Amino acid sequence: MPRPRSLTSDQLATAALAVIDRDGLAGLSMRAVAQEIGMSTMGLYRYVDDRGELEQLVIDRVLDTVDTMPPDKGRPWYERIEIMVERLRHVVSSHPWLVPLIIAHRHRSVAIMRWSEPLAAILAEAGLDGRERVIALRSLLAYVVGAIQLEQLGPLAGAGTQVIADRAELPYLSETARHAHDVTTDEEFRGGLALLLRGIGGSTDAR
Amino acid sequence: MPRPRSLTSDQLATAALAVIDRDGLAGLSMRAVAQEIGMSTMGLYRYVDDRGELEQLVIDRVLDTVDTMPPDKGRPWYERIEIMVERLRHVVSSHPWLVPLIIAHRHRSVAIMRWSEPLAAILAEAGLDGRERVIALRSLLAYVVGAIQLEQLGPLAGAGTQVIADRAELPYLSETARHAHDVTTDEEFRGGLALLLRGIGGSTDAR
DNA sequence: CCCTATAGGCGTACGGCATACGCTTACGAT
DNA sequence: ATCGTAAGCGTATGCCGTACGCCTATAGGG
Repeated sequence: MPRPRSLTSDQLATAALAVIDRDGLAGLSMRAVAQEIGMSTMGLYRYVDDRGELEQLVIDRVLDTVDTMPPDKGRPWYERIEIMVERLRHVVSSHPWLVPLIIAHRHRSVAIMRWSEPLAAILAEAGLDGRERVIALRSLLAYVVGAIQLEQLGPLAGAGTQVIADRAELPYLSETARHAHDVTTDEEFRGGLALLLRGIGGSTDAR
Repeated sequence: MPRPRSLTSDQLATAALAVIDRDGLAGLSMRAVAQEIGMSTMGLYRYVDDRGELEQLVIDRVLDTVDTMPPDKGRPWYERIEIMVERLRHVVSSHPWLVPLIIAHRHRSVAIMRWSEPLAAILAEAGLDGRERVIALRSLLAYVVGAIQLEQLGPLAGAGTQVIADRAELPYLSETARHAHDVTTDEEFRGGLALLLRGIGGSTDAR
């Protein structure tokens, strides 16, 4: 019988995401989001307990757009894992500002679990036992999380790499850096993933 | 001829680190650090341009304690890489609060470059060409960065994993989670690293 | 059609933050 | 003894999240 809500959680998340995409993570504040949807600052607190909950809303909203359909079973297991991983990377990379937010709230996100489910299934099919599966799954997650951040923070082809290339007192590192411009962002990401998958494959093929 | 400074940068970094270790990252503020060293807040600005520079000071101070001596050349290349990686993990894990800080400022740290130098050398010795070396180095960095965060944020043996294990609608994932308590933090980290190293080894051995 | 209980939405205020600016003061060189 | 320089500090500004209390729109019951 009381007054009905005039907003959905989704509208709230959308507004907050709009603020982030426009002004960056530093621009995200309760005041900014309130202004975005034309409500008073304190009005938001009828929908969320605190800023953290608003952030959680945003990352759930984004991660929910990741396709969690198991890939075609005709493909080999490692290709299927690559497909799953690329789907996540694609969604996250389209909102670079909120990478730190996703990292911080990842473990409370149901969406990331739904994404992990087919991954666990594929690893099981590949013949990994329970313990191997735990380790493989966590390493994949670790690699994805780390690689996305590296990519976001300092692209391999960027200025930072050039600085390294010019450091004479670090001969091996700078020599390596000089090869970096040959490697695109996609090649880097897929290359590293391929290394990890080859390692995981060793657990099954070598038996 | 003017009045001399009464503080070194190192004292400043030490004070800030003490604040973080005591009160967490949230407790780090210019006011708190000023109080820690018995100076006024604005006095700090004679030493750093802004808060970010203070943070950089702290992480450099910590990362400088990582041993960058190349490991004994008698050991196989993959063991030497593991030694280098474990050294970094050990230092970072002893200051868990500042993991996010290290992530954010990592690319501006000279210490991390000095740590990468022997890594690049070992990979070269292992027979990887320039392009392979770029990818291997970046994947190792990605894995380390990601794994340390995962470890810090939600230990495999923790409550979060139990929650997953109880989710009936995610059969494969929860079945996998039920094996997690068998895997210690060290086993998890080394296991994932071993997978990656095996993949890297495939670039050289298989030739 | 009106009444009323309920929850929605808002304004104000507080304590904390980083930091710009300008003053005072200690000090080394002369 | 004096003086130029930079050290260190006090104040003030404009952000931030959010606690608290008020007013009011609304749906259901009469």
